[in-house]
Amino acid sequence: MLELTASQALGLWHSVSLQQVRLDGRDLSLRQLAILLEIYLVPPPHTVRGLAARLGVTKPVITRALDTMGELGLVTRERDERDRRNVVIKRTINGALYLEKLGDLIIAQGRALTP
Amino acid sequence: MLELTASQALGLWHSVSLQQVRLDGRDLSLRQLAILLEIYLVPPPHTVRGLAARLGVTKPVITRALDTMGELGLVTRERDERDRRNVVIKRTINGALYLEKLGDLIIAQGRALTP
DNA sequence: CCGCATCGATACGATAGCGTAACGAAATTG
DNA sequence: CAATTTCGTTACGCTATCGTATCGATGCGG
Repeated sequence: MLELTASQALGLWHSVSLQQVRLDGRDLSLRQLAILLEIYLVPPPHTVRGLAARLGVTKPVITRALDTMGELGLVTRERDERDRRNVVIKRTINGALYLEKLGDLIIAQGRALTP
Repeated sequence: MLELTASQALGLWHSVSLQQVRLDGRDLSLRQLAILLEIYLVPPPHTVRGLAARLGVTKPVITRALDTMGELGLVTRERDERDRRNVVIKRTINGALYLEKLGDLIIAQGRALTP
């Protein structure tokens, strides 16, 4: 439970977006970031189909995002041995670190807010 | 000044990103959103050059983003009559409404946080 | 004036993402 | 087992954005 004023809310988004653009060359899209956060903040297992439904997008969108973020080392894929049609998305150290930095950035910018 | 825990920070970003992807078809990139917030939250005047420096990106990035967001009615451009080399970026009703909705979304998701 | 700097826009080739449709592999069903 | 469903991926054509380089227009300084 977190009470925010309109000024605080947009101010926070502003400063964090700004720093994210300036500091992080990876330039993840909003969709990619949403997928990444979903994978790391919601209990597994995560599948392509499940993520697609959750975000309200088509499956190729998820596949592509996983391709890209996989190359960046932010996630991994493994076949589900119990049902080999499925692919289970796994977290990585790199991904956890990436989100930890994002969290630190949000906290820092929240602290620096002058409402 | 806003005190956030790591869980709150990422949880907030998660839920807002998720809703933004689900509800807003416009799908602004992080760069575009950062530009938009800069225009609306920082006192004018705003120029292409200034925004480029502020975000740490090249000028064509700003021009393209303004093209796109202009078509969406989120910003407008006007030549600066005092120095006709400059272009001054103006806010629009539509843009203000868009950010107001975003603010509402952030506030609502902050309120719904279960830390 | 006339060079020179500055501004935003444009051209260019390359890359990434999109939605729709179809595919192969694997599981389920009757 | 054959037929069907389910799952993730790939193919396709299209659009948007990227970075670099350059452009035309405008202002400025000697």
